[in-house]
Formats: sequence, structure tokens, C-alpha cells
Amino acid sequence: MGSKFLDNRADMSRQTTAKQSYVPPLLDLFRQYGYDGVSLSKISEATGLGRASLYHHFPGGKDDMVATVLTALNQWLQDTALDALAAEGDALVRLTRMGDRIGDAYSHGEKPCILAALALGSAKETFQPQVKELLQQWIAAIAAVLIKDGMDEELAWARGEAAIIAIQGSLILARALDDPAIFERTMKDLPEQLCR
Amino acid sequence: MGSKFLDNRADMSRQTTAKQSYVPPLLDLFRQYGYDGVSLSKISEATGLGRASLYHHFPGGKDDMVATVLTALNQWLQDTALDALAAEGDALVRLTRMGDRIGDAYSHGEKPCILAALALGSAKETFQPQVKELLQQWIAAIAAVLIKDGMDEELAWARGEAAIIAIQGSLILARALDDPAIFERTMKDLPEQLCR
DNA sequence: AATGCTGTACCGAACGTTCGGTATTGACCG
DNA sequence: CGGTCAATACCGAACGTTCGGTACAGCATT
Repeated sequence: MGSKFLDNRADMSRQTTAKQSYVPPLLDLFRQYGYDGVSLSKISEATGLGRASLYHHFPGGKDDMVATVLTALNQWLQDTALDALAAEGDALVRLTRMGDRIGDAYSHGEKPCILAALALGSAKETFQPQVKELLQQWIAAIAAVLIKDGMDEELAWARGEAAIIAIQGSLILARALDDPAIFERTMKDLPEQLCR
Repeated sequence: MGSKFLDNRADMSRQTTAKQSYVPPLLDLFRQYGYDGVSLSKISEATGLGRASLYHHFPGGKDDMVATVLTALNQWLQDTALDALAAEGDALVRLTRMGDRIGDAYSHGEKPCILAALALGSAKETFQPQVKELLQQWIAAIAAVLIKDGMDEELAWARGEAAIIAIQGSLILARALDDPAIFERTMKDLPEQLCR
């Protein structure tokens, strides 16, 4: 009884690290095919796990997998994207640094955003809370940088939204036209557009 | 034999009008659920036709339905959205008029874009050519208005792309945050942003 | 011996699609 | 005008496949 917390912590850490190793292929699947387009067969093939093993690691099925991916994505946002905004340098430098990491995450315009993918189909209502909070944190972090740089608060929030709009929109257009340069160009110009 | 052409014309017009009447519910389904998220049962329910009857009007199955929707959408783009750019008035007036019609088509930010929905999942490769051409025509029409207004050609094209990026991006963000005002605000400011 | 993990086999349900057949229509002809 | 006939519109039932999910037995590690 007294060791229950320790045991749980040990189990959890082992389980979570195991789970974490399946996040990259899961993320790739859900962002490219959307929730409804991903079948357990595809997941089994991508992860190398049989159906039974999938339900061992993710007892909640597909929903459990998506939730795990979103949790990991939230972690990545804090540790990598928003972390780039916290370090030293003026606003332009910080935003550029974030832009570089964002560009990597989207394979420079070749891979869609899972947040957009999950806004479609039967997944919309299920995962909207997590998606919403993630985007709001993102916007707030960008706005904070601009406000610290002396920008009017209201304008800074609008610019934060504009940043996400530019990222999401250019991602869609780049993929629809099969021209990743559209995304790259948008990302390159983004910091200046925001600080202007 | 001599009357064959007349008969065909009569048949064709009847068939196409029948097909056309099913376009609105089909468009609504595919834009909200994406290609993989739409099942024939949903289509049957939305159109009021039995599963088997669907194959009478769309022998090619789901792909046939999407292709029909895209053809109708192309028609709408020419007759309604781009037509708003051709009438009289300066660039700002023309773009505002187009923005109004676009806003209506997306239910003022409540409904997603089928072009973005079809860029995901198994539909991506199948329909990319039609989606690509549609978007290119759209961009070209916007750029043409700006060029006619005296804008540098290269800049005008970039602004045309920026317009689509703003529309698509704000649509995604508005739906993800469940706040259609984001889309409305973006659309209201768009004409000025483009002409600036 | 017990636990974590996996492969195999399997389930009912839903999938997209096809087939056979029945109303309904509309053009043609007596 | 009434009757004939082929084309069209539609549907119920079933096809084989795949879906998400489960039960269970065996393997490995401890």
C-alpha cells in the first residue's frame, strides 16, 4: 500500500516511454490521413505492432492513440516551439527561431498539421478541447513576445492569430498546389510581418 | 437517328439537373467529414436515396460524387466568386464583393473548405489535379484585379496566394477555436490588406 | 511462478458495391 | 385519345471485404 505510489510511478514511466516510442508513426498517420482515414491495419503496419499489442498499449483504441499524440504534441510545443520564444534576443530573433523549429516539424511544407486534420470528421467534437487549448497557448505565447517588444496588447493578440492563420493556410495551399516553397516563403516572411 | 442528338440533349439535361440537385448535400458531407469520413450510409441518409440508387446517378461511386461536386464547385467559382471580380468598380470594391460571396459560401466561418478536406487522406492523390487547377484559377483572378489596379505583377501574384492563405487559415482557426468571428474579421480586413 | 507482451484466431458490424426486380415516366403509334 | 414499350428512378437484399475490438494461448524476462 505504501509502495503503491512508487510502483505506479515505475509502471507509468515504463509505460509512457514505451507509448512515446509509438508517437512519431502515429502522428504521421493521423496528420496525413485524418482520424477517419486511419485504420487499425495501417497503424499496425506503421508501428510494427499486432492488433492485440496495440490494445495492450492503448486500451482506449484509436481515441487513446490520438489523445497520446496530442499530449506529446503539447509537450513538444512547450519544450521546443515556445521554448524558442523564451530565450534571449529581440522579438524578431525569437520569432525567427520559433519559425525554424516549426518549419522542421512540418517537414518544410510537405506534411499537414494534425490540428487541422483533427478538426474534420468524427474527431472534431472529441478532441476539440485539447486542440483549442493548444492553439490558444500558441497564440498567447506569440502575443506575449510582441507585447514585451512594446506592441499594443490588442494588436499583438491579432498578430498572434494572424501567425497561426498564415502557418495553417500556407500549409494547406502548399500541399494543395504541391509546392512547398509557398510554405517556406510564408514562414520566412512571418517574423517581419508580425513585428511590423 | 436524326432525332438522336435531340434525345441525347434532353436526356443529358435531365440527368445533369438530377445530379445537380444532389450536389448541396454531398458538398456539405465531404467538406465536414472529408473523403474517408463519409460513408455511403451517411450519403444515403443525407440525399434521401437508397444506397443502390446512388449508383444509378453516380456509377463511379464515391469518386464520381466527389468529381461531380468539384465540377459544380468550379462552376460556382466562375459564376459567382470570380464573376464578382469582373464587374465594375475599383479593386477594393471588387474584392469586397468577392469576399461577401465567399463568406456566404463558408457560412461565415462555420463550414470548412472542401478543398482543404480533400487534401487529406486517400482522396489527396485522386483529386489533386482538379483542386490544384481550381485554386490556381482563383489566385490568378485575384492577381489580375490587383495588376489592373496598377500593382506590380510579381507582388500581385504573392498577394493572390496570400488571400487564399488567409481564407484557408482563418477557416481552420475559426473552427478549431469554435469562434467564427476570427474568419469574419479576416475576411473584412482582406481587401485592404491586398490593395495596400 | 508470475508478469508483460505478442501472434493467432475470431467476432459482429459496417464498409463500398452489385444484382434482380419494381414502380414511374415519357415518347411514339394506332 | 388509349395503349405499347423502352428508358429511367428507385429499392431490398446480398455480395465479399474490412472495420474496430476481444479472447486466449504461448513466449520471454524476471
